[in-house]
Amino acid sequence: MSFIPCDTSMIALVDCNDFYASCERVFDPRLIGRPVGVLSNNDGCIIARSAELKAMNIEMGTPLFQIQALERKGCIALRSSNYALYGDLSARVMQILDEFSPGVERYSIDEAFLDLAGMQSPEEICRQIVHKVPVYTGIPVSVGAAPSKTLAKVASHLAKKQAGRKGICVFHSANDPELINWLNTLAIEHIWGIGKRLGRKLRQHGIETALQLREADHNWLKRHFSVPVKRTAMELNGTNCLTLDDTPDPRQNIMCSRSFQKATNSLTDLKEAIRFHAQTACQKLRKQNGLAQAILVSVRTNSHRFEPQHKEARAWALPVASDDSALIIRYAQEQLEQIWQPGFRYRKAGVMLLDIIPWRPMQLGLFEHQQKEKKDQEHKRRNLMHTLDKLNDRIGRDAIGFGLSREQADWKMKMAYRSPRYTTCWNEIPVVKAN
DNA sequence: TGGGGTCCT
DNA sequence: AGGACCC
Repeated sequence: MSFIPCDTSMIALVDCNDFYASCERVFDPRLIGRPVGVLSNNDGCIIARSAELKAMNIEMGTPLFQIQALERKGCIALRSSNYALYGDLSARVMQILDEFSPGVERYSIDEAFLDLAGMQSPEEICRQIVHKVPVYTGIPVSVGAAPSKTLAKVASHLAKKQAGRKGICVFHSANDPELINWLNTLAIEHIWGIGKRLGRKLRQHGIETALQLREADHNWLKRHFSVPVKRTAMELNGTNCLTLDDTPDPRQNIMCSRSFQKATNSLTDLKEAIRFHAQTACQKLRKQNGLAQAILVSVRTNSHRFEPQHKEARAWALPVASDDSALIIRYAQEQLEQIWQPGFRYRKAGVMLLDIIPWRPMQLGLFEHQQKEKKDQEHKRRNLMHTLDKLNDRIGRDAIGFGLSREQADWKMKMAYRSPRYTTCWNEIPVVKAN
């Protein structure tokens, strides 16, 4: 039996630089070198910025109206968020990372943890990653590596922040003097896992920096705070106590919800929205080979307004575990009619699929002739769904589905600055012209 | 800023 | 179930 001592652990965090803005640049090179901002759903505010936009001191969360004049003058470029594009490019990046380690945890759309334990030269691997990913995908990345996830986060921060590092920062030991120096200046609430509230509470006890946290008594931390805070302190000490989750369990719930561009009371509008979300949720469900046993439909008004409020969500068990879009849409719409009330301006609607179990053939009834009929029916349904999913995968999501939504419905998102779905929609793939 | 998640209590 | 945290 081989024994690998803990202090040989080495975790790398690969982080895409300004991911959404970089994605927009991949297919629109005119944006290279320009300040680029990506907007939230409904074009509300800035949620991602290129380096040039950051340099203009345009902060995260800046409302669109404050920068619209700059956009019109051509000083900055804006894009509505295009998650089909970002998801696709993310998958390409992750695919390349898989070549560098057998243990890759897709932590978020633009970040992954890699297990580099036992590899000869983490620096060399990081260098190759930082070189290869942009060459193959057009997305620049930086890498931080250290003995624990929390320290890898710290390293990744430095990799980005300090220009001389060229996007790479490796700490072999938690006792690296440079690392200790940095931890000494790192404010407590900037540590991964310590948010605003915990930060405030820790400060009340005199703990203000990352270094102070890691030197605090761990049992005291566990008693006065929580197990996670204690674990964060251990991680800062270089003890790798957060596992690398490279094979996450399939979802037990799938939720799809969106706020509308304009509030609406129309039941027709809401039914359309619910149908749309139920359909998207079912696509995700089938992709993970699951069956839902219950659904939940929710609607709510805009709580930021001084007007009559109504917020309701109701769950309903399905008669049989199902992944059938038509059936689930029907149930979801029936439920919507139960909770919808006249006189409210609804701002958001959603569908959640609950109690998801792995797919299995339908349970059989008591009588044989019924069995055969039901089996045939189920078979046909599955074929239909399969065909739908394949077409939507190939032609572009929402290319084909149940029912039609009106192009300009209130419940739809506002996406005035949307870029083409370069990678997921045949009508919008880029055209290369050559003379 | 808002639509997803996770984990812990 | 709700809180806290994450991206």
